Amino acid sequence: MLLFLPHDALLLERFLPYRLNVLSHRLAKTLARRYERRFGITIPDWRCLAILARQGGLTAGELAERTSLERVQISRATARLVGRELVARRIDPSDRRVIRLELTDAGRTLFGDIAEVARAWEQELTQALGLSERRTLERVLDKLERTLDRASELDEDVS
Amino acid sequence: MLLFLPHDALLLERFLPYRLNVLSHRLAKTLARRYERRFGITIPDWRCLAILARQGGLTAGELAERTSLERVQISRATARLVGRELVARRIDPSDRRVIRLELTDAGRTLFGDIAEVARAWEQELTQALGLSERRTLERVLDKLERTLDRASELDEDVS
DNA sequence: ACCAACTAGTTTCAATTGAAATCATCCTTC
DNA sequence: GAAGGATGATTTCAATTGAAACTAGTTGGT
Repeated sequence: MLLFLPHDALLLERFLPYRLNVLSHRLAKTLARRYERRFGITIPDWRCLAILARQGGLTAGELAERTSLERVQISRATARLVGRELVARRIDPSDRRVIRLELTDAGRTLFGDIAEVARAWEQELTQALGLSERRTLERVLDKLERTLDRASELDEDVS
Repeated sequence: MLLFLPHDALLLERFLPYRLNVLSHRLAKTLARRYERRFGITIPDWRCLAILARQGGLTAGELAERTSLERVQISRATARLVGRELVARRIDPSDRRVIRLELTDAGRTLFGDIAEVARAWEQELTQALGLSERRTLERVLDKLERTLDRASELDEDVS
């Protein structure tokens, strides 16, 4: 039995990829506006900061993996952040192609402020959800991601 | 208690807006590729078809509302669809600014095929979810949307 | 020690996006 | 029945995106 798509008509507003896309788009726009206003920072910037806050000395490639961003976006985000002296680059002496990144003190301070806003925002957003709803949501997102992993493996072969 | 953001560190990979964004982005890319390959159609196109399949004679503005797309995207999508004779435009005689849109027979036929693929894809995606998980997911998405409605009302005032 | 193949990161360029300007028509109000 | 202001739709343009080309540096095979 299909919950999302009754077989008599395809109801766009119940189609899961559509709903997720609309929700995530609105969410991203709201968040982007808040980050931009208060901190002059984009979402790729903020993702880089969040990862580097937890672990410094990462390469651009590692950042790309952990932020789910394209390499090119990492390149641009880190250029901005280095320009504002929130992140420091240093060339790895053992392999001079590799650039290791870490937060400066200013970066760490700024990220502290941003994280607070992010936390408050998530609080606001999930206020209406009960504990079991939150847990189910997490589990469902995990499952969907794993399904997608498998599906895209298959798809790659075709292309 | 915060499930997503433990207060000692901000874990990007558990931050809800991040997770939704990554998931929805992957989903959209996968779907876009499939629609493009098989039907030569973009996601905005497909959303317009889905809405018009259920109810014809809508205006561009009504389509924008129901597809959650910007007006400009509706304009472009319908231009493509009309070009391929999947959609017919007719000027409303009672108000000649208004253009009413509806599927042609070819459009209806094509959409039938697309809908089948969409259904199969959603089936594939949600296979791993139990019935109660699906219901909870729907409820959670509803709640998040409503929360966002309220939040963005407040935000507008500030801007 | 050289060259080919490879890898990390950046740059370029064409496509996509959306905000704002524009065009066309309609509705008031005087 | 004109003028001014709305409204529906499209067009324009500047910003963003990501695929592919490129640069710099490394590794492995001969």
